[in-house]
Amino acid sequence: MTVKRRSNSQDVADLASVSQASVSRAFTPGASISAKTKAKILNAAAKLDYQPNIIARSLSKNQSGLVGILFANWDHPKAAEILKGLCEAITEKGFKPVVQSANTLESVDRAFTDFLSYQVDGVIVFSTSPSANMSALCIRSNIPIVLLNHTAPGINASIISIDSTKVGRDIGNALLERAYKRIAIVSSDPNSQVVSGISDSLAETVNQTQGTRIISERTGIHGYEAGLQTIVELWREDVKPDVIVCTSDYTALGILSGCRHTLNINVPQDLCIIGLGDIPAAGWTDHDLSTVKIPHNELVRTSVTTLISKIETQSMDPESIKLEAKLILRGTIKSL
Amino acid sequence: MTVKRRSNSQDVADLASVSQASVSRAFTPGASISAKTKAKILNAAAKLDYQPNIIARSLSKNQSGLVGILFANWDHPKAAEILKGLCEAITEKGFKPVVQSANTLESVDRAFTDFLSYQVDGVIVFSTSPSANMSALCIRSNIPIVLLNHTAPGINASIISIDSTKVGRDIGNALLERAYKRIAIVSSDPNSQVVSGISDSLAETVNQTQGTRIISERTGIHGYEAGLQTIVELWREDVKPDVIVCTSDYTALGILSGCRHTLNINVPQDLCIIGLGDIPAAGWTDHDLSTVKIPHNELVRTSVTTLISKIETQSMDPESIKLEAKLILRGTIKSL
DNA sequence: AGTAGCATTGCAAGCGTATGCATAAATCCG
DNA sequence: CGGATTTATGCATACGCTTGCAATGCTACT
Repeated sequence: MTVKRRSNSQDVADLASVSQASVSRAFTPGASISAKTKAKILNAAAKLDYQPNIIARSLSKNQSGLVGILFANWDHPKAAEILKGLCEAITEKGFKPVVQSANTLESVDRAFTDFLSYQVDGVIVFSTSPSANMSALCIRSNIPIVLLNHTAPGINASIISIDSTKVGRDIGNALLERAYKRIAIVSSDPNSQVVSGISDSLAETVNQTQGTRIISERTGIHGYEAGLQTIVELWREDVKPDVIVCTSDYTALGILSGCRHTLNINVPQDLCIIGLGDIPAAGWTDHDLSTVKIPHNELVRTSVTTLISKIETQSMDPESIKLEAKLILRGTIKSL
Repeated sequence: MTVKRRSNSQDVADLASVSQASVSRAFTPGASISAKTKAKILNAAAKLDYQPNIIARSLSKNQSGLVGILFANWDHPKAAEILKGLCEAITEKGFKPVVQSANTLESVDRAFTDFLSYQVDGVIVFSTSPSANMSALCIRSNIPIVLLNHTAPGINASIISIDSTKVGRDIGNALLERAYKRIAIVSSDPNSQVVSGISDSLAETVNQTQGTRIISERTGIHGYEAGLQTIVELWREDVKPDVIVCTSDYTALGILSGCRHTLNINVPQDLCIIGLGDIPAAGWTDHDLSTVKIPHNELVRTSVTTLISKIETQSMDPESIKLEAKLILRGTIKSL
């Protein structure tokens, strides 16, 4: 059988005995067309299974309606939720998300050139950043970029993230109130600006009080197993921490498990554990982990809103928006 | 400042003093062009930040290079991993994934019409199915569809899923060997063909042995909390199960937690618990849950490979591919 | 009725690329 | 070296849609 050609606006025009231009207008909201012809056209279109060809529309309108999502951190506990939120918010605004996975630096750059080829109208980047010359290329091409949960100095892009300074301060104050003294920080990505924001402001907060200090910082620790191992190692040290601030809930749960089942450490009396993210398992009664709730939904919606408004206003000025993340105190910290 | 127009092939042609057609050929692998002019053109293109406009290419080649991903089950424990796999495999094949989220039946249909508008070359559907007339429309439009992890009778699409019959048989045999008698089945989606495949073949297997049977089936149970509640309810019944087969690991973990912390049920002596999915937490020593490992990676790769080959061969015949899922016996079932 | 004003329609020229066909250039072979 | 092939290039058109402009039809008002 010969391949059936998709019907186009001319076919519909012929069937409805109008011009092709009118068909186009029938499918353009707000275009100048009488109700009668519009009905006639829609009718004919239905008969032919006609759908406007958005590719062709993009070509003549010079905007594709595509938004690139560059997604790096698939291991993020809320990766699916975040991506879902992004896709839905983008769709809701009348755009379509094109998703690209990127791990290495060079794959990030390739992703960007691909996005350019596909004429995306904007790009949302989750947990990585484009190289400076890629971002410059986008700016030159008038494609706005929004970085989600990741700051990148020197990149001309809008940034949506949590207020890590406040998180650090809140944690610091909670620890001071409870007279914890020796803080260890366990983090995964050493370059994350969010993490360093927290630890800097935590340090600043506790340093105002005699006797309380950060005694060690470990980076590159990632996941449950690594957490388990880390607590074992930390407990071999001469000076043991009485607080572990951990920038991932999974890792924190590994640490907690090590405390309870392997090392018999009394949490929260002898050791306070604070995670980051508030994954569901953190709230389970088995674990009852103190953590920081990150407003992912708001982060996601804000980044999409910001991007779309930049697309629509053709504005290229980078904005920086910080949203509040709330400290949740559960069983792994002493009660007051 | 006036908006800078993206440079096009004509600009490059002018700069390189060749025809626009040659520029096009320079960017078409295997096209008839001499090495010298090609170099000249690539050089000029670099100067102008030129990237071929794929939208325009799509228009003239009548294929977009876009693959639609219709993603319904974002709560799936491996949602992120699956989506990542899909996106990467699709990208690797030289296509781009357009992701659409869909919950309701009508949003599935809308997603499909959107895909048609965007001229996608094929569609992968995760955990839901298009309505029959949507699928018919795709067939008429020559757009192949692959359903991942979801069968749909009456839909003219290829289906990639696990061999649920074998899973049911394996579970049944494992239970018979250990002389468990009273099986309860707890599942989430009552319409899932995978689930019913498992439970049917499980029933068939155990029914061959006197005294072993399925004593109850509960559907619509979803997640940790629901699991906790379900075990409490089941334990109020007169006839209590000594096996719970649960089609989600999260739910199974909720049940397990209820057994250990609330009801003091002796697992696996008095109750065997089997989950589905083998999420990381299932393997944690805290839980040590018996479960079924689903070969997500293979499922994903197979579905992409299948789809792309259908796109490239313009073939519309539906295929059905079943992959093996392995039963993993851990601490929640008696050892032999 | 005549005409100004507005709503509707059609015409035709793009948007950026691919490609069949014709022509020009290069290569090969005797 | 000349003609026969092969290879490279250019020309022109098509892909399906939008949109400025001009032409037409309609309404209302004097």
